[in-house]
Amino acid sequence: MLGTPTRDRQAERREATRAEILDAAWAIAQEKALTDLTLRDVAEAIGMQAPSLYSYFPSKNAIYDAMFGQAWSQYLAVLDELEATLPKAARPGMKAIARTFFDFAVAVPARHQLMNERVIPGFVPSPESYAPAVEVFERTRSHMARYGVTKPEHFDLCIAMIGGLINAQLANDPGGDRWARLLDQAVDMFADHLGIPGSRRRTR
Amino acid sequence: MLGTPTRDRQAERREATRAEILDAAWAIAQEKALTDLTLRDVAEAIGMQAPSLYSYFPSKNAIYDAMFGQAWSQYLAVLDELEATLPKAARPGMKAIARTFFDFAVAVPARHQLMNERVIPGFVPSPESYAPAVEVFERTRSHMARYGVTKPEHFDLCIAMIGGLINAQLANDPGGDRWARLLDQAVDMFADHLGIPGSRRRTR
DNA sequence: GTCTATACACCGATAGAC
DNA sequence: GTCTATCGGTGTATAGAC
Repeated sequence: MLGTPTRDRQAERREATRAEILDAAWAIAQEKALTDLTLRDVAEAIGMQAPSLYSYFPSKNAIYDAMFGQAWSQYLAVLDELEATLPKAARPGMKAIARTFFDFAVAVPARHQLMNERVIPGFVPSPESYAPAVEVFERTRSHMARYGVTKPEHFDLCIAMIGGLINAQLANDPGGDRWARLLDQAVDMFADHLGIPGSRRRTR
Repeated sequence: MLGTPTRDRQAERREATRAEILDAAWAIAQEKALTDLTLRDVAEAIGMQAPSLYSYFPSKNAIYDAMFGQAWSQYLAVLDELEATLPKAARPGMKAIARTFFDFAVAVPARHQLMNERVIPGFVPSPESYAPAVEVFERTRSHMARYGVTKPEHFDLCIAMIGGLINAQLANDPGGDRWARLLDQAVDMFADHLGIPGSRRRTR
């Protein structure tokens, strides 16, 4: 009887190549643009022919899908770090969450496009790749609830507002800080609206 | 000496065909998607071969460019109508402006993508097509200034917030009103933040 | 000037040899 | 698993009919 190997070397090799493909795709997406990614470019970057990629991903959108999952998992890791030092007070906490998400988005525009915008024609994320996005959403929502944002429509308003600031920053002042500077003010405006304590204006 | 014709029938014919092309392009963009527009589809819709379009537009992006100009000119006309009945009071006026822009954007998603998002890879609007967008921006800014939004950063915050609501509505609840319902509240929140009178909350 | 016919370079994707 | 060859589709260029 043949022994069962404790490590599947073939699967490891395969996974390593998949990672190599995704790394190359990220590099090209950042230096050109997310939508300008071509399979031929990705293949050339890792010394392959384009059709060979189909041994690892069933389509180009499957590569985008894996990148989508990676991106939200990356942010999940950032969120882990943040939670270790998250302020207990409402306003500092809300500002930290908003700033962290804003900075993550603006740091890599191509990644933000993939995560939050619908720029790739036929692309719809798979349930597996969408899972980390759902977890980010749920954890962020529960933090905000702890800070006093309990109504769903207030949470909706908050994420729409922060998303709007990110889009404005990337679209109208890429590389600058014209909307980044407004982030704390926006959070205070929102907290004032909900009657969340901590504003200088209210305590005077 | 030959008489100079008062009408240039050839130029009129040419302009009519250009309009026909753009109308077909809008129809296809709305029923499929803005990025799924192909020259062959547009040409077929008006009984032409694809290369024939190049007699009227130098490139596909030039068609997008003309559509971009049309879209902002359309909104300029909507703004004209609105200004005829624009409330003098700050909060009703701000809400009317926000609601008008919101509804215009949500009514035709493909148009909103072209006007306000960067979904077409190489497309950058020409100065001529951008002109009506600038006029919309300036007129809106001056109305808001009259209502008490005098600082540039406050105007920036306001348009980012409304843009965020539009994007959230189109991305997460197309055809619904989950974010549309929050628009008046968002404007009040913003007006409260600036100390603009008119809120029930403040007068109590 | 207007339109057709043809062709080119590029894309994602597939078939099949090795 | 990786290659070559190729397919159908895209935007676009050009030659030439009318």
